[in-house]
Amino acid sequence: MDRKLESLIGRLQEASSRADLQDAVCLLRDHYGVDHVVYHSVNQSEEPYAALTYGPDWVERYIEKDYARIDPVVQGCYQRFQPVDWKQLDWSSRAARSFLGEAISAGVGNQGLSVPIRGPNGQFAMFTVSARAGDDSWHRFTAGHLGDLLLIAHYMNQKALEFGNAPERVPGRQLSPREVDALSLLANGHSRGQASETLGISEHTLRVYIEAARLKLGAQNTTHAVALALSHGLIIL
Amino acid sequence: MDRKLESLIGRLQEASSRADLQDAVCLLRDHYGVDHVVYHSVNQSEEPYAALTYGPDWVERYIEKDYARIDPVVQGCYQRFQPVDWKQLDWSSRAARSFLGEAISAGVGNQGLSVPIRGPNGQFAMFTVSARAGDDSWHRFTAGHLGDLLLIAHYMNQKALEFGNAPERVPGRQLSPREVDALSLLANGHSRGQASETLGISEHTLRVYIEAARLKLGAQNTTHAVALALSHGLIIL
DNA sequence: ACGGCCCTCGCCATTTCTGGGGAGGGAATT
DNA sequence: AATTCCCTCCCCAGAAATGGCGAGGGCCGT
Repeated sequence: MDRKLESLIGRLQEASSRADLQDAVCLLRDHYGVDHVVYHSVNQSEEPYAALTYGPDWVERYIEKDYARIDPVVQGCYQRFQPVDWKQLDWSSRAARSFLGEAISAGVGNQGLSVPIRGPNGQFAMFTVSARAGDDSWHRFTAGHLGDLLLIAHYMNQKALEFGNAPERVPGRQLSPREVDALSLLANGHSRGQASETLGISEHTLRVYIEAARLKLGAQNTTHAVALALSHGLIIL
Repeated sequence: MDRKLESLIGRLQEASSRADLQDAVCLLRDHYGVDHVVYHSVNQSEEPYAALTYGPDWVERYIEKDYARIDPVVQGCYQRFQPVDWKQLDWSSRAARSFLGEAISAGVGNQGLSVPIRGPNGQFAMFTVSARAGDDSWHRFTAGHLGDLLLIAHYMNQKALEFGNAPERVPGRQLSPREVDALSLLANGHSRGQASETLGISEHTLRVYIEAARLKLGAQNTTHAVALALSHGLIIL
């Protein structure tokens, strides 16, 4: 069992293209005896990428209908750190219910476990396994393989980051301390006047920092600069 | 070996207070025979939290000097997804070198491995093991226990999130689709004019969305609203 | 020692955002 | 069936942010 996990992860680490990741999800599906395995990544300013075992019909419909907006699984993963069992989620709204019904009839399992993954620069991904199963057997399955799934999710994401043209290292130099201060205060709701007062400097000086940060980040305006800094992890709320 | 890992993780999962996490790092240190084990978390609008085996002198000095700003380990973890071996980092600057020297004489090992962890709402943490060792033996150690360390880091962070008064679920109702559109475009650098054009609505209507989102999020201004939405995972860049 | 980046300050004109009014139709929840 | 929320539109005036110019002292790495 453990030996098997090692070999699966080994395969993942040797993957050299996105096609290999596609193979990986199929292997994983067969190994764990589930119906579907899905890896889905959202990278800032990059095409979303997915390796999955769902049929193309469901995928197209999902995209066309922009189901990510109402999919409780996606919503849940955005807000949590731990893996999410689909049953724990809030399916009470009408939209969620009809979505679930459609998903199940499209071949998605009634049970599922999704593990959220976060990377630098605001990268976000989900790794999901889904199956048709009763509550008990599914619970036994997830409890038994949670650690495995976490590791697999990690390595899968690592490879996806590698193959995406995501620059391993961020582009330019970083922000200066003052620039960080300035953006942090703005991100926390201070106006320029308040921020300059807080820092004990003139409002103009503050503007210079914001402008410098804006240029470094390649941002169009202050709000954009704050957003970039946040998702690059350069500042924290 | 694997049995031992399970018991360690089991202990972690049973932890019921931060004191237990402090015990956990000591147990881990002893188990793996390293010099230090450190968990350090930065949560939005919350006191940073750490469980560590460093002596208090070094910790105080680190905080006092604000070494996080120049510590290449911290910088590196902010920008990477994979665990970072300290040797891979850039220690060329004068500040980094003197910092390293001071750290080593304070009892921090010359070798170290830090795994970055990211949670929702911009949460960030690092899990670090450090030891005095030669390159070879250290490399053997990290290669052999990487998977363990990833899992431990994950569970450690999960517990830390639990004990921090971080609300597992964000408050208030969520944003409407249009509000999400609006904030997303602003976060991506569009001005109000551009955003309204992109959405094919009047600029005033866009303003209504922004205003509504601002109120829902309890934000002071647009930039603040975008920052909150981003770090709550309501929008993505 | 030099260049480069960081910190600090000032003034002016233009664009953009903010805050306050009011109004109607539609969809969903209760 | 009623209520609540969502989407859409309009006007106006004051507040705030932006863009561009210039300038000096300090610290750090080559």
